[in-house]
Amino acid sequence: METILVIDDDHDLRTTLIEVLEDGGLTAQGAENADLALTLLEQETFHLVLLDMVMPGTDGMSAIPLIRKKAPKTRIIVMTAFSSIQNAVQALQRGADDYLVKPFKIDALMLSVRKNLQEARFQECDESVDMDGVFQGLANILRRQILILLHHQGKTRFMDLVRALEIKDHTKVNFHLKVLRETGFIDQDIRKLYSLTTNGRRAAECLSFISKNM
Amino acid sequence: METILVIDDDHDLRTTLIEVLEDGGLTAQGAENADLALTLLEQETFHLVLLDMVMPGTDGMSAIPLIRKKAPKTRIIVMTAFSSIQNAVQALQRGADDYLVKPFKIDALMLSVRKNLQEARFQECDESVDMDGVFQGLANILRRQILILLHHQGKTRFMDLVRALEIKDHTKVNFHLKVLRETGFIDQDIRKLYSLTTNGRRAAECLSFISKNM
DNA sequence: ATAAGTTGTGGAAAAAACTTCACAACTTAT
DNA sequence: ATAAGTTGTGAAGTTTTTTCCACAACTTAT
Repeated sequence: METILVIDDDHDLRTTLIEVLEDGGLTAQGAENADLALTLLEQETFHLVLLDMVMPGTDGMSAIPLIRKKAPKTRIIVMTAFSSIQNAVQALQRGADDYLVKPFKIDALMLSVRKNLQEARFQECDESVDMDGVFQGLANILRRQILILLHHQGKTRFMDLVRALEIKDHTKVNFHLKVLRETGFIDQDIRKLYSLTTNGRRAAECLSFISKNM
Repeated sequence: METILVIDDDHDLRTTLIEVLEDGGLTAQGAENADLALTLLEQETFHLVLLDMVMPGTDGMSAIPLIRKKAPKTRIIVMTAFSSIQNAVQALQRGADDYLVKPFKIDALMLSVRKNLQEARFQECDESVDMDGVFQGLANILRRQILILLHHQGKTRFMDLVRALEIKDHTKVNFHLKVLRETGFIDQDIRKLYSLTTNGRRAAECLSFISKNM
């Protein structure tokens, strides 16, 4: 069940929003100011917050980074009547995920809510992707060299690889080739030539990304 | 010397912008459409692009993710005359870094350009870490989880980290924190709070890049 | 003041990763 | 046909990484 926190000082609007959300099959709770909201965020996990910009006390704009910090995975949708592009840009830069201009149609709200819940769910799966295999492949310097070599040269014979790497013991290379094969990064054709698989190519590109970025 | 790419189909505006930027001590080049721009981005490194939304062929909005993909470290500032909040939100969500509404004052442009170059420079900081250290840091699943957690949460206390990871033995976490400290990915402040270093932040970004691409 | 919780260190033991070596089947050049 | 080179396996041994445990200094709550 997905839970939503509505942060708005207007009691009527807050109640209406909660009703609408619950009609849509979601669980919703309200908070009338940012401080109360932050306390709630500490106590339970919300998948999404609807945040009013204009509030007494801590205003919505300042609240964004605070919410982001307390609940890094929670989606933040900002709502405001006094909107400007400046404002929207700033809100997104501070970590909001979406921006709704009041008055908005219920449909627009629900669309945004569903879209963001959907994306959040997607990102969750993403994190549980098994990167372990990838890293096992990339963790060794010799294996990285092999990947880069194959990326440059395409299909290569075993002994050519060994010589290019300037390794005396060919069985050592063999060991790492086996690891790479098990990881699914390289493949051997019928003529025994080694080359990168699709995943291997992607891995090589990750390597070049890392070397550019670190 | 910082180089900027101006992508706009309007010849006069393009030339004017390039002049203004060069008067400001920057190096600027123009491209009259997105495809040409992408080719240029392949050939050389730009620190920042100014991107018009409305263009024949590939429009600016579609160009944002393409540019982001080709040049992940390049700052993207979007310019448009036909602006709406919708539009601004979408642009930022697609990976733009800032949004200017035409007509804008030269000063506003230069301010945004300088601010973004400044931020980019900050992100660059110390170069040339060897990949082996990077991979030692990233090779272990628990260490990756720590990096991601710290990336989300910022400064975190030791036991909070342990609990978030749901590890029974706190000394195990301690061991990996030590490795991460030696790798230069994390740091501890005077109050014993752990947080990512600049390198650590970059490593975390590499992680998210890999999880997206593999 | 005492207990409970936090933040660590160091070392033994286990597990995983890596290297080295002995050997063998197979292909190609001479 | 025979030597030289290629491609590979498996096992033993080494090194590195990781876990687990005993313990302790320090801080914070009661």
